[in-house]
Amino acid sequence: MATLAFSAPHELQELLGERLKRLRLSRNLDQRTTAEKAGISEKALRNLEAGRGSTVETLLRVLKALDHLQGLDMLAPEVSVNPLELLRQAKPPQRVRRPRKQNPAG
Amino acid sequence: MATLAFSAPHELQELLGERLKRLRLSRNLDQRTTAEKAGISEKALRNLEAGRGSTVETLLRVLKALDHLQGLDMLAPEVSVNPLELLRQAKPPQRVRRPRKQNPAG
DNA sequence: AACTAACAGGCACATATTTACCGTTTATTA
DNA sequence: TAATAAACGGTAAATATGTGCCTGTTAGTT
Repeated sequence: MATLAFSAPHELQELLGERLKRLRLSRNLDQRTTAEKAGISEKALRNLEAGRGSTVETLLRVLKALDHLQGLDMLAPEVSVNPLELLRQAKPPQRVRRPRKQNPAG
Repeated sequence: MATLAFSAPHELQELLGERLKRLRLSRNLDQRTTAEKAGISEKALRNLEAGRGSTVETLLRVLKALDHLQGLDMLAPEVSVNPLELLRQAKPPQRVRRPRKQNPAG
């Protein structure tokens, strides 16, 4: 079956939480130790694992505590520039430009 | 050079933001369109891209808007159980158990 | 089966993020 | 280089998350 069959933000958060919990368990760390290592409260960790709402900072701190920062690479790859494009434009675009309004007198 | 040379939560957030921005640009989407698609405000998107603090929900909404939910899989793999373990224990542990206090009369 | 510590969740208050709106800066095109 | 829209950053009020504390619940050991 395909991964990520769920798509609602609420469900995604729960899914992420479950996976983080499993990751923690696979590391043989309890919530107290993990929270301490991450520099957050146990409650914040519980909320994260339960998918009850967290901040990005909390998420990153936990990932680091679980030695799983590499996951960040996958989350948003370092460079996503098409090699073919690289041959034509020296610097990647820093803005998106929508096409200008067409000439009224076609 | 290695990815993720930074480790402070603040720097990690900035790094994540930069990557998300590059991802958005590679999709040729502007902030307005992306924010609308994600169901969040442009400001929230800007804060995320600038690493200025966000919620996990905002992050997930943006990832979905950028068609990059697959990144979640990498972030926390669906199954992290060692296949070898699977042969010995039917159900994975749901708790971490620290060793009991040693007998005083060793 | 009893024990015990890990886990779960509610509450009140502190702190952070979101939203909506604003004016400004700046990349990119014509 | 002038025009234009994308991107940036500040503020105030609304909403959400974090923390600390406390009380159950339950998995895993003995």
